[in-house]
This record gives sequence, C-alpha cells and structure tokens, in this order.
Amino acid sequence: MRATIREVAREAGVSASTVSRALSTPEMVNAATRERVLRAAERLGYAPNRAARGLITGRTGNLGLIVPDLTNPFFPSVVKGVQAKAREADYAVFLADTDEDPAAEIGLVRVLAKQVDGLILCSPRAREEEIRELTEHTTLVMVNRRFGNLPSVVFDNAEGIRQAIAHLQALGHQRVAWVGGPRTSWSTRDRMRALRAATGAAGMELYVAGHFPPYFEGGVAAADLVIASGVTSVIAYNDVMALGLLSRLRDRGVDVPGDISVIGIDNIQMSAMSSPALTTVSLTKEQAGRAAVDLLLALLLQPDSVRNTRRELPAQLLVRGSTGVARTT
Amino acid sequence: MRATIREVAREAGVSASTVSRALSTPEMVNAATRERVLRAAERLGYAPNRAARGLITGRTGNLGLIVPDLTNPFFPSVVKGVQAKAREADYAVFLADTDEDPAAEIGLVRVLAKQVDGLILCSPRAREEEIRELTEHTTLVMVNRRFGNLPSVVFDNAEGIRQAIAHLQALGHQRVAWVGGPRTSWSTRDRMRALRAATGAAGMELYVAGHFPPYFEGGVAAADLVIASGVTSVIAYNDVMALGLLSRLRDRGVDVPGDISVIGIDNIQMSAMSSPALTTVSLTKEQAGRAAVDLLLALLLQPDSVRNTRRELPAQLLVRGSTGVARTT
DNA sequence: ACAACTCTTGCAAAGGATTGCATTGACCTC
DNA sequence: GAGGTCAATGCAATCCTTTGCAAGAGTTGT
Repeated sequence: MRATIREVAREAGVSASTVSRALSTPEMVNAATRERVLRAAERLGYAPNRAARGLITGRTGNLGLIVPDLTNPFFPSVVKGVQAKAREADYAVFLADTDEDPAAEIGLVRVLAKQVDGLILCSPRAREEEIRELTEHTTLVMVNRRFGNLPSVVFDNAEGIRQAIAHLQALGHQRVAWVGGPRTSWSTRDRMRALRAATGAAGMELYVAGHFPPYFEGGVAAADLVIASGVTSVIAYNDVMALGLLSRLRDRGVDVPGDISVIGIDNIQMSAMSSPALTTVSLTKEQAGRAAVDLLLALLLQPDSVRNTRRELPAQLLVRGSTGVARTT
Repeated sequence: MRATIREVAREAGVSASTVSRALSTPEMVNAATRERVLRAAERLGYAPNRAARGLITGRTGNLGLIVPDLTNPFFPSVVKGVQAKAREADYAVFLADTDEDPAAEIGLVRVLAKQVDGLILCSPRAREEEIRELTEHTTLVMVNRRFGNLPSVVFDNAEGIRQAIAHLQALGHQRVAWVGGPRTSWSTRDRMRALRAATGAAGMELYVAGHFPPYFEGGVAAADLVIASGVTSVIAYNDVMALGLLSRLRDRGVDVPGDISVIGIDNIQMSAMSSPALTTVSLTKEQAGRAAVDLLLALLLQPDSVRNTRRELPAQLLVRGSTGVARTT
C-alpha cells in the first residue's frame, strides 16, 4: 500500500540512501537534491516504516507511562503533560495502569520495556530492590519518587507542607492530624517527614491517623479517627482523600472549617467544586509530565547527561473555604 | 543484548524456522522438538523482536485509543477497560487526548494509524466526511457514536432517558430542562432525541437550554438559564456538567432537590460524593472499553465478521439525593 | 514393493530502512 | 598540472522474523 523509500528514490532519481539522508540528516545532502527528494516524498505521501527503522536503529520512537490508578484525577493531568510533550518530539506514548498493584507494576515494566525506548514510572509502588533490578535493563525516569541516582521529577513537598502549616498556625491551630496514603508510596513518606519537621518547628502537635487507601473511601475511613483525636485541623495525603474526609465530617455533623479545618494536596479540579471548596497544596501536574519526558529524552540522547538529575517542581498552598480560624474549645 | 531466534535455534539444535514455528504455530512441530525449543527459549530469556516481526507480518501488536479529554472522569474509566482487555490479548495501547479539538482528532488518527493495527475512537467530535475518509485507510471502532455501518459501542441512551423521565414524572415534575453538551458530540444529539421522545410520550414540557462545553463550567453557565426558565427539573449531558449545575444552583440559593431536581449521566465517582449526591444515569464505562477492544480484535481477525456490528450497552437510572418531589408553586 | 501421503524440518527469500565504506567529480594549492 | 581535500552520492550489508516451498523420512494402502 504505502510508498517505500525505493519508490521515492526512483521518483526523485536518486538512490534510497539519499532519500534516507534527505529526511533524517538533511545537512548531508545537496540543497537541490534534497528539495527534489522532499517533493517526491510529499507527492507519494511517504512516511518511513517505523518497524523497518526500528529494526536497524534499535529504537522504537515510543515511550511508556505507568500510573497506579487513572481514576485518581491527579494522574490524567500528568498523562496529559506527558502526551503533549512526547508528541512534540514525535514520540507516541503507551499507557498502562496498575490498579495500585506493585506486582502488576513490575510486570508491566517488563512487558512494555521491549516496545519502548524509555519508561516513565509515575508514583511507583514497587519495592526498591525490584526497581533497582529494572533499571539494569531499562531506561527509567520516575515521577513522585526519589530513588538512588535515577533521574526523577518530584514536587517540593517540604515547601508545600511548610506553607500549609504556617497557614494553620496563623489561624490559631495547635493540633493537626495527618491522614497518610499507601505505605508503598514514597510521597506519603516524604510528606510525613516534611510534616514532622514543620510541626516540630512550629511547636504544633501532630496526630498521625495512619495509612489509608488513596481513594475517597480512605478519607471517609480516616475521618472518625480524626474526629476522635480532638485535633482542630487535618492534612490529607491527597485531594481525593480530603474530599472523603469532608464528606464524612459533614455526615457526622462536624462543621468545616468551624470545627475542623481540612487541607488536601494535588489541587485536582474537583477540589474547587466541593463545598466548602478545599484548601490544598497545588501541584503543577502537567508540568511534571512534561519534565519527565524532557528528562527521559535527554537520557536517551546521552545517557550520562542527566544521571542523578532531580527536577523539583514547586508546591504552592491554595487557600479556599475548608480552612478557617481554629475553634477555641 | 537480547537473545535472537538464531541463538535459540543453536541452543536447541534446530533451525530458526523451527523455533519460530514452535512459538507461534506449536501444532506444526513435533512435541519433543517443541519442548526442547521452548526450554531453550526460556533459558535464554528469548522474546521475539516486535519490529522484525512487524516488518514481515505487517502487524504491530498495538492498538490506539483516542479520547477527547482525559480530565473528564468518564474517559479514564473507558481507558481502563480498554487497557485491561487489550493486555489480555497481548496488545499494548497507545493513548492520545485531543483536548476536545476535532482537528487534533483527525491528525492523531493519521499519526497513530501507522503504528497500530486498529484504533478506538471514543466520543469522536470530527465531522462525518472526515471520519469516512479515515475509515478508508484505517481499522476503526467507535465508542459513543454511531456512524454508517462502522462497528461501534454505544449506550442505550433511550432507555436511560426514559427511566429518568419516568422517575421525574413519578415525582410530579411537569417541566424539565435539557443542558446539552458540545454540538459536535453524537451523544448529545442522541440523548436529546431520546429526551424529546420521552417527554413527548409522558406529556411533559421540555426546555432546551442549549449546547455547553462538557466541563464543570459548562454546567455553571447553564444554571442561570435553567433557573430563569422556571422548570422544576433538569437533565444534563453528563455528570461533570450536572455537578457544575449543582454548584451554581447552591450559589444562587436554589435548593436541590427542593426547588429543582438535577439528573446527570455517566455515574462518575464524584457524582456520589457531591451533596446532595447526584441522581444519574449509570453507564458501564469499563465495559464499553472492553467491548470496543473485542470488536476491534474481531475486526482485525476477519474484517467482515463484525461489519455493521453495534454493541449496545445498558443504561440504568441511579436515584440519589438530587431528585425529589416537584415543588408545587 | 511402489505409489501416494503425511509429518517435520530446513532453506532462502522477503520485508523497508539505515549506515559504513567506496566512488566520483569538482575544486584548491603549490 | 599533479596531488590532495572535500562534498555528494551510491553500493551493499545488516537488523530479526516469518513463511512458501522443497526435501527427507516414515506410513499406509493396494
């Protein structure tokens, strides 16, 4: 069906090699010839066969992206960023979703690795040893996780949490609860560490409610513990959980922010639509996707250029209706 | 790096052809030989090079999926279904997002078509002529749109709407508003048609608020028209818009469901979490993704088997808090 | 015992692009 | 004007699998 490089060559009166060069290394061919080749290619609607090219170059022109759960609105935003940036560089993106299963994660990396030049692991849940093993055969970039000297894109959780705590302190809060995400999540650990530091520095009391599934239901489940703890404010691992908190607090007749102030992290769309609207640490999600692709492409070009590169993206507190002056009881 | 078929052949003491057959058409090779080959392959960790295979077979083992906006929670669910089913059949999935831009849609189909065996277009916005042209070079399956005799997966909008209207009528509503989605969306037209029929049959009055962007903001924008129209109930094109309606109605001091009952379509997760929780027409979104893959794979296997196949999936009203007895003013 | 099969296996030809090396002119320099 | 440089192009090998065809071995039927 589709034209081959040979047909273009015949049409332009040159050899296949010249056509190949005219398209991929134009500076190597005479301007007039190049023009003739390009026009012939245009006329025949020629586009190189990716399989044939891949066979000889060993590259596929594809990237892979693995996320834990596409149903959490955080990830679609990252995906969009990855897509957009990849397309600019003429790469296509394989997407896979692990349903929060670390084993599936490893399996998917293994499967996809054969069909891509590099992979982006977003918020990976796998254990360190497993990831280390993967890095031996695969070009990897991580988002939302630091790991050895692997290139990664993370958010400035420390700064985001610091701003959140400063905000709560300014509102007169003395006690804050932490509703953590999955144990397997690096972000949970990083954020909790930041929270420990920030509350310590501010002289505030921290109540750790524990680890919960990163879903709406996780927030719902945590709510009763938070109420029982007697805190006046709570920070959740992510917005989806914070919305769960909000929902259960309302059901329990607890006023937000009158009785308890609630802060989320991510700034997903829905967080602006709840009532009260959610105060949250805003993250540049699409930006993270784009940055990951940048890193990955650089890594593919010159493997040593970005070794040990860690891009840190800003985190910015966004104050909305779910936080207010601490109750004085 | 990776083992080639030749190395496996040497290891097993056979020719490359035999290895190839042992893996792809096992019934063609002697049981003992097959066993020996499989063990050798296992030992060397052999997996066929997809590019080389693709070059000769003309197939890629990949599927493509194009959606208008991954940020609308309807689509991630479909994506998950597609993923899951595709993976079972050992296909990988390219995902692309058009940002609701019909031109981007066409462009993406053209680009992806070269790298996949078939494409799934979810809720495509492009014009009919453009789609017709695409079908000439590409194996396509559609979700959420009927088009000629192209295989498609759609929801039973008529039934869903009928149930919604019956529900409203039972609650005493006489006047219902319709908040439509994009003009370019087939579902919008299909649902409005169904609504016309259902309200006609029920002797109810229909107020068409017009077409709005399929976002939260679209619902917000429609809300004031709905209020001004004096209806006691409203059905929105999708849940995201219905949530926008809910938000603006609250801001305007309109009680839901006391003053106006609100019904959405899709049953996205968030619809259960608003307050009041949203009454909605529930769609089996993941199922749609799976069905689309089924259809596509059948189409690839025998192009004529599913010509003109239209899978229709159920739509079921889910009653929650946003609908109630009509006000009697 | 020979023809006619069937079952296994191997040979070799694709499939389409890239790229190292060789060739051809043209041009420059002394 | 001979030798050398340089730019532009072509030749041919190569990437790895799949598959049509043919050959060899063994079986069956008459």
